[in-house]
Amino acid sequence: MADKKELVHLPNSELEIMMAIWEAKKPVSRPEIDEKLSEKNWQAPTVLKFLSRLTEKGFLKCEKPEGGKTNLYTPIVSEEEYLEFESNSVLGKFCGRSVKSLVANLYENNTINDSELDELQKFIDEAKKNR
Amino acid sequence: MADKKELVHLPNSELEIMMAIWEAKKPVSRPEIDEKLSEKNWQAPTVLKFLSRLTEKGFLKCEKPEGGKTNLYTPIVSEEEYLEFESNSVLGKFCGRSVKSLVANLYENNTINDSELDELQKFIDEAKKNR
DNA sequence: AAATATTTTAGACAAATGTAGAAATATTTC
DNA sequence: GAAATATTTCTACATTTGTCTAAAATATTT
Repeated sequence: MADKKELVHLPNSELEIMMAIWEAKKPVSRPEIDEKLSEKNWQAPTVLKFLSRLTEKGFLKCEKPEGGKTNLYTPIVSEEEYLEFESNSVLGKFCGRSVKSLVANLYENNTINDSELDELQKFIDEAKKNR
Repeated sequence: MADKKELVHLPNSELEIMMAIWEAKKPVSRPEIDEKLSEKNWQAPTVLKFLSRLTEKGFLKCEKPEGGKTNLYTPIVSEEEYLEFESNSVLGKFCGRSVKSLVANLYENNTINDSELDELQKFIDEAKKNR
C-alpha cells in the first residue's frame, strides 16, 4: 500500500461529493458531478468550493487535460481507505454499537439488497471458521 | 412510538457525548460524563457547552433533582432513533455501499466481537428466510 | 458564617462548513 | 471576432463547531 495518509473526517457535503466521484470510477468534471447530485440543487460555485476544499485536504487531484474544456477530479483517497479511517473513529464506534440494527435499517430502506447481505453472510462464515 | 422528532445530524463531539449518555442507561451528571470521556481532556465548560447544545437540539433533557447538587441529563432521542435517522442519510448511504468492508473493519479493530457477529448472523438468516 | 471547592453561565473567538454573487476566463456560435 | 454561454476563481458572509477564560452561582467543609 502507498504512504499512510493523514485523513480527516469529512463534513456531509464533502462526503457526498466524494461518494459521487468514487461511484464514477473515473475522473469526473464538475458538470458531471452536478448531474449526479442534481437533487441537491447546488449552484456551480458551491460544488466547485467543495471540490477545492477536498483538493486542499488531499482527497482529490484536479487537472485540466490538455485541450480539455473542464477540470477533471480524481480521487487520491479511495473509498476503502476512508472507510477504514472512519471505522476507527467515533463513527465506527457508533456503528459498532449496533451493527445489527444498522444493517437491519439499511436493508429495510433498501440501501443494501440481498446480494450485499450475501456478501456479509460470506464474511461472517469466514470469520467464524477462523474463530 | 412517540411523535416523529425532527432529528438533525450531530457533529462528532456531540455524538460522543450522546454515546456516553446512552451507554449509561440512566440520567447522568456532567462530572460523570467527564469521567467516561476522560481521555478527551475536555474542560468542564466545554462539556457543558456540548450538553447545552444537545439540549437545545432536543436530544437531551436537563434537570436538577430536588435537593440534588448537579444537573442530570437524560436522552430524549434514543440511540435506535438516531441510528435510524442516520441510516437514511448520507452516512447510511456511505455505510451501505460497503457494509461488508465496514463490518470486516469493525471486527478487525475489535469494535465488534463474536457475539455481535452472531447477532448479525441471526438477522441475516431471518431476512433470507423471508426473502 | 467563612473559607473552599465545585458546578454552571456567559461570553468570546477562531476555525470549519454551507452557500452563492460577481468577476474573470474560456468556449461556442453566429 | 464579437456576442452569447459555460466554467472557474474570488470573495464574502452567515452558521455551526470546538474550545475556553472569566465570572457567577452553588454546594461543601471548617
